[in-house]
Amino acid sequence: MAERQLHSPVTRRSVAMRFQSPFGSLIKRLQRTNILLPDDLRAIENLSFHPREYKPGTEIVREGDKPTQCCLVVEGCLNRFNVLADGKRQVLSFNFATDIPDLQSFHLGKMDHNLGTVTKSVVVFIPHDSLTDLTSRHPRIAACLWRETHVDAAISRQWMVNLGRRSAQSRLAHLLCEQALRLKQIGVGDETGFPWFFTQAVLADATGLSVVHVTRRLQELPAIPGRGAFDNKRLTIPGWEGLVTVAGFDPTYLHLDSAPAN
Amino acid sequence: MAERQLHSPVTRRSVAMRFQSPFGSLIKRLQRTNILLPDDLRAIENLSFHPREYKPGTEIVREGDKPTQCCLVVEGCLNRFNVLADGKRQVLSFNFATDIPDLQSFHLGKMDHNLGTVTKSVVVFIPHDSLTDLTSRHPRIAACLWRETHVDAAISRQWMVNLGRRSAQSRLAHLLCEQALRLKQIGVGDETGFPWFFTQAVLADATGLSVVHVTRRLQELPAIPGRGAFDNKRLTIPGWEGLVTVAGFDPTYLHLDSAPAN
DNA sequence: CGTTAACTTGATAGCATTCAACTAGCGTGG
DNA sequence: CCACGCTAGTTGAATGCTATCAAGTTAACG
Repeated sequence: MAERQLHSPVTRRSVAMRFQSPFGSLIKRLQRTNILLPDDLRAIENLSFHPREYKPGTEIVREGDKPTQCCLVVEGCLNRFNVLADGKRQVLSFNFATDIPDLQSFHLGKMDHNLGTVTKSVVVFIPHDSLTDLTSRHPRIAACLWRETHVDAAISRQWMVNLGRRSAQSRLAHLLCEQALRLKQIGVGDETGFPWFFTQAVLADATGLSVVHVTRRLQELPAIPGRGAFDNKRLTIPGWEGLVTVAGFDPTYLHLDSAPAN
Repeated sequence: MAERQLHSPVTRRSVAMRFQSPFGSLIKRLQRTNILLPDDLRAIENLSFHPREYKPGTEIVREGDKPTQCCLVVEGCLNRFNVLADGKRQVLSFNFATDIPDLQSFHLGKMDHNLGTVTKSVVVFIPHDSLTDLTSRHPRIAACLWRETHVDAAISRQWMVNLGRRSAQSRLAHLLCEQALRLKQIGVGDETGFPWFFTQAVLADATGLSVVHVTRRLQELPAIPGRGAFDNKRLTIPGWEGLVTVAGFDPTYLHLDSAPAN
């Protein structure tokens, strides 16, 4: 794991310039499933923020930390993970643009897991104070973000099913299916393929398998990442339906289109 | 406890009599980590509800359902679970008194998993409409419940670690540690023991193991449930510290005492 | 006292890990 | 420019954990 980089108020002007308003795509995502009024949108746009770019394999927030801000992904791929005493690592989630992977730190003081980059990534930090302000004054936004927490939990539950009761091959297939649809949601992929962020080691830590086994079972899949490094590469899926079958994949749990119940 | 008359669509008078105010312990739990004002408490107490008792192994809400109410556990033990095409079952959570296991249905229309009883249980249903009313008028309560969603998600993440990267023995030990502290929180157990709700089959489905393997690894634990059926029985833990060591258990993720960050 | 559910125990098979060696791609520096 | 080293991936062989199959045993219940 690469050494930790320090948080610092916008030192890289170039990064700041590129993301004057990093909330546009977040708003678009929230509006897919929730109704927000102009007043709400303005409030989001006016959130204070502070951008930062990270190299691959960097830890952003660590287990035990007590963050005072949340992290919105703008570009790249992050992962949350835990490390056990014997060094074993379990990836808990992958997070892409428009995700707020450590939203929980807003309500739970102490981090119970780590947040780090998988690939080179750009994130934007939002102070908890701003979020307190935003959610208390705009109940609709609070409901939106609460809903996102539920979707995140739903994905976690499906990962439990994956880890506990699916074969190695199904686990991998299921993970690929999930990533395809989640990346489609933010417009950077679909059922025919998507940008490839993972090494096999990362894949192993997400599926609870060994690297060696990932290599072998991956080769039997309709979608084969091939070999070599995959930074900025793309995964092509020749047979989506086949992958879905192997995975036993049902996208309901992603709640991509469902309207809120209330 | 203050006595109060509640108007509610009560069908079973006997059950209703026993739980005139099922929200007392919920309030107590929420107040452990959040500040609620008298006005908030009154609003919770005035929630409309509708009690119901279930036999062991009953399904309360099914995958695919679109519930119009949420379910507060009053007594007993519930579990959420998924069933795969080949019949394999994965338990996603255990839920006890003061838990609202299907709170997600409030924000996500369609159920992506099942909710059922493990033991004989008493629950109370709260209409989504009432919750909408409650949370929109009482932001502090909304924040409270949102926080509970985060805790639930944190527990799910720890289960992922369990399923993905811990040995069979550690998984079982970890599960027992978690249950001990969660049941302590609601005052029905502690580090020396707690009421035993599980069969080994349930334990197997929660830890991603086979029943046979659960039997064997359980025997090696400092805390041994013994043998036979365990309904209404109690698990005694002779050596808590030993169990914690085997499990690699760190209770941080339960967020039992932490104050909200905001 | 028979029936059933839950648990236990033994034997066997298989999937996944581990260890180890090897290949390919890529960046760095002499 | 190319050797060197590093990262990522691949492949083979052996070990081992866990599942599965099968046959008891115990406890609860009517």
